[in-house]
Amino acid sequence: MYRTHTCGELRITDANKEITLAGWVQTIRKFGSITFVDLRDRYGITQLLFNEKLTQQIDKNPLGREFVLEVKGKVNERSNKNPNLLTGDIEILISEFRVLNKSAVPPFTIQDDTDGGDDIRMKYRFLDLRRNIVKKNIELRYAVNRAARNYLHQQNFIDIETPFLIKSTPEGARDFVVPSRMNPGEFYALPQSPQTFKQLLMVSGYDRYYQIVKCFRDEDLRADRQPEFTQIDCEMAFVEQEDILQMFEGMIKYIFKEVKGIDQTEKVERMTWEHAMWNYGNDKPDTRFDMKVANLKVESGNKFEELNHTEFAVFNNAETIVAITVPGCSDYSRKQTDELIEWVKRPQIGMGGLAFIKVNTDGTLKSSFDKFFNGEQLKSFAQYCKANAGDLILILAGREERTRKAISDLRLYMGEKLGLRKGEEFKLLWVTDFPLFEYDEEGNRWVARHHPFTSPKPEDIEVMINNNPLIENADKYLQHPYSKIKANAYDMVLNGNEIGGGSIRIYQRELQEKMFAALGMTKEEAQHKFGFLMGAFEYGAPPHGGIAFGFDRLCAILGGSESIRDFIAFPKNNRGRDVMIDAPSTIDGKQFEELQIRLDLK
RNA sequence: GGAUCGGUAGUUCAGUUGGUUAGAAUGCCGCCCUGUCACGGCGGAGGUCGCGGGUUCGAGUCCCGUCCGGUCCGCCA
Repeated sequence: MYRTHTCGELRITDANKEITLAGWVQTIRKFGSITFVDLRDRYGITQLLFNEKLTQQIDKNPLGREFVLEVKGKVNERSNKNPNLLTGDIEILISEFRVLNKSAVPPFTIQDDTDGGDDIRMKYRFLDLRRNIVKKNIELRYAVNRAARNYLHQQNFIDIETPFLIKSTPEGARDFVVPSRMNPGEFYALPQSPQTFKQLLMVSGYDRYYQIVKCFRDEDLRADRQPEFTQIDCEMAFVEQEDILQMFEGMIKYIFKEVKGIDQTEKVERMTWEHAMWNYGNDKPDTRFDMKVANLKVESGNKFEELNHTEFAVFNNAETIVAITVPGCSDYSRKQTDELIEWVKRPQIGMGGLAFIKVNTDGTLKSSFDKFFNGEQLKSFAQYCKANAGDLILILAGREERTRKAISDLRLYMGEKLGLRKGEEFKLLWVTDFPLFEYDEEGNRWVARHHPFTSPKPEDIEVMINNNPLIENADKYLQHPYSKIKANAYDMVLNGNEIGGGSIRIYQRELQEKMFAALGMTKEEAQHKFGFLMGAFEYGAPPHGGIAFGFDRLCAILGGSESIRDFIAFPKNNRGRDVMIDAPSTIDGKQFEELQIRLDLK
């Protein structure tokens, strides 16, 4: 037995006990003839005291950082206690010790405030994981996992594993593919989600399924996006949208309570997709702060209700004019407003400029376009924007999609600037009634916004069936009946992040066929790709629906971090590489031979 | 596919208008130290300035290319 206790558990009440500890050397502090060593393991740090004789022994065979030590000794009350350490009231008077293993000098310090940068920490991730801060994240991840399982188990869900080697269906994201040796020339794909399998499980009668499962998408990465990521994937039979919303609102609240000790008692706010786009310019608004978008002008034929404020159509031909009212910023200097103008002109935002009105504290108005407007007009402008004295109105104009995204980004930017996006505040939101289709300009066709198994709102089914998906004029796609069709789809949003999304599915073969047809698939294609699912629908498929939560992202938000990499034990970098094991890599000639594959690199 | 920031000691960074022997902190090594816990004191070692080319009397510094890393846009049903 290497140890009787861990490095985090001994207290003053254990004084005089003879114990054995094992762990890693955190620091060595030598004082002539005595030596202090901080010994670390997963559970904490305990100070060891080496007497004169043992210190001489150390002098002969020096210890170093990260050496693995087994020590025997007596728990001793300290004369100088350390209140910063849970074990700070005691130390171990060492009687004998054994070096279980040496360590090379680590390339960075194993401390909370390490001197190592991201790059080197990822290369030596196994050392990085020893750091308290990283360990806390990994432990938080496990706590979230456990809470989700507990809740779902209590609700009668069962965890069923689904295959990783499946069929490629080039819809949506790019698949990772795996060559099949036994079927030369053929490939498996790794699942982007267990979508079709969980639906088949519903047909099989497993009416409450879940899985905390890896999914794979071969797309470009971000700080919050990995090529392999984990979802809490759930599906239920005999449910309507309302049942799902309540069930998983319950799950998230349970996770908050178990993991963060936060009781979210009030009902989660809900808004439709249209409402979110109209008021926040975004389908996943951060509702921790208000600063709603004022819609000053929207071209007819838009997705939203008509607005009769044509007098605000100052920017001539702009398709859309929107504004936000930033509280208490009317005293912004020329330099500060210029800065905002530069900010919206960056290529990532891509606006031509930014207009503003300062609603001064003395009631006067000062705008960047005074020469085109009289005082009365500005006043009505400010009134429409619900601006109070001291506020700053920021106005963007341009094409609908870009402008709406820009005002949303600007809103978040100003919210951040004003400290309205508080880290310790958690605001949940359901966004419902997403459009069923999205127009893909490149492919000149409709694509499923969520996925092709999502059911249309009952009142829109006729519209889908009775209209040809064909679009003659790409610019006019907003006028096509399909752009008005709403889906039984919903997202859960937390502080402006989409943490989960799902839908009530199609469960009838006829409707599913119509759906594939609407997406421009021929009958044969649909049969080839998804015949197995439609075939299953013919054998008594129950009404069903589900949801999937982005597990990594949920953990990151609960842990107060922007980057999900901190919450994954062995993450990949933004080029999809694992720099520790150096993957991906080439394979040897024999493997190519077995697979009957020849490289033809361009 | 595109934009942008970065690459200098083991590590994190500084390095002026292009100008002498490229610095700091931390880590590492040695000596001193019996109450430290970010220990302290003294001393020391440690550099292909990512790589290739160019401009120049002279390049860490300027230019071109390239590789690597970060962030973002496109993309992510």
